[in-house]
Amino acid sequence: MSTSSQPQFRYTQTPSKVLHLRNLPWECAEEELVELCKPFGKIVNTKCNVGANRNQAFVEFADLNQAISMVSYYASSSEPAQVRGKTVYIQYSNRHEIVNNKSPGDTPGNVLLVTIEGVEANDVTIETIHLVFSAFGFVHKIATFEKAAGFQALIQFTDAETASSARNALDGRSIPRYLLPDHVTSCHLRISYSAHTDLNIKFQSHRSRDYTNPYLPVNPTAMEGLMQPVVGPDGKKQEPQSNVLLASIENMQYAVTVDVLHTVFSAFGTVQKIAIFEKNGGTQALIQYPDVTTAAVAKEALEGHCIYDGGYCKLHLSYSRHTDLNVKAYSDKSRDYTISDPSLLATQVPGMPAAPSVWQNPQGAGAPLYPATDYAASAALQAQPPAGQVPAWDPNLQVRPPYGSVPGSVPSQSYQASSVPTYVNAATPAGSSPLSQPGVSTMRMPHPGASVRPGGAPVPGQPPYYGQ
DNA sequence: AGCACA
Repeated sequence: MSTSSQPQFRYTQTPSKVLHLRNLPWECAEEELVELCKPFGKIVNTKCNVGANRNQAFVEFADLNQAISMVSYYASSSEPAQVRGKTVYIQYSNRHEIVNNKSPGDTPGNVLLVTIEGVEANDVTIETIHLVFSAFGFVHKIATFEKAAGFQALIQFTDAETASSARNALDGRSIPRYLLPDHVTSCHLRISYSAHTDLNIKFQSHRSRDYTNPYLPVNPTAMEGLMQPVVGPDGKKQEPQSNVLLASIENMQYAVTVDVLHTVFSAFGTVQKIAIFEKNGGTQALIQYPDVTTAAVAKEALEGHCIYDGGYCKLHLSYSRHTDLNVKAYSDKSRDYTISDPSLLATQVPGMPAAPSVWQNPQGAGAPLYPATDYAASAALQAQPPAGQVPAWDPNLQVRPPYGSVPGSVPSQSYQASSVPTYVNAATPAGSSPLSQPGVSTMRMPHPGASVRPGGAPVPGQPPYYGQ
């Protein structure tokens, strides 16, 4: 209760923290009200576009004295309060607080609910949505679904500010025509805020995407649109998933060794076992991971890519029917990284956990705020994607070489230290360096032999460098 | 130009 109840001119209105403003310009924005009022105090709430003409508004100050100061100022000012050059009349409201009648969709949050009007669900891909909304900041997650309202998407940003900027810019606008199929005539976005703060994306699919979690499988067919049969986790026509991948190696101009495969596939998780064999005149390999999820990530990331630059040793991956390979522990065609031969383990680095996975969760603090498309180029170790195809993997899928941190690399080191055979040497014959272009800044696997010393032994503790 | 609506 303030005693400074100076009755205003003409009317004896009870002062209120809430001011009533009228004669506002058409569709006066909250920002304009704030601009006008904030010199007098802290604004805690507003209500715009009130009245039949939508030209009135309410502004609530944090403190009664702030409202009083504003009314007093303009009561005696020679310059009237103005918005866009229009005189605004200000009085105390007859209420003492603004009731928040904002619908939930108007309550800012970091997740937007986007209704895409005038389209079928298949007309707008997640990539298109991602592209459009990424202009405003890092899009963490997208979930799309069809409701009575039409095709909708939940889009998760880092914070409400980013979401707000996207909403302000895109609400009522249309997705650019060139991003849409020809038959789409109009495509307006209706954007409100979702009450969600963190979407729970179960898998990467043509319907949903989590750009922060590289351990959800990416479905490249969804990336390419509708050309290929959809194989989503929801409507899978795919072969059953497995923790074991079957790799067919096409155009195998150079030896693909157990070690090369181990290096390539270890980027996605612990490789337990590898077996290489010939079938139908071609070379195939089985790669065993501890779990299906890891295998799925590796499969989706590596499918169609080449181990070596120039289209050599192109990988085609499918799920094996096997779940646990029975392979010789050490041979030039197989490897079992799970064996724990004490004589070998003795040479291991003490304290090396059985399955360290620190590198497996880089998406937290390390996630870039604004992932560039080019990021993919440095994100994965494999060859470039097929011509004309947008890199399909998650921008955050920053694969790291398993420099000593991947358990699978330990056996090979200890193996070498224990003076066992020259499997590296045998597998990567010296001189087989078709791609020996030292200066070339390729991100691909180095040619075979680049990772081994002339003598054939790998540099101890230093796995092949294949870019990062 | 004179008081909203969940």
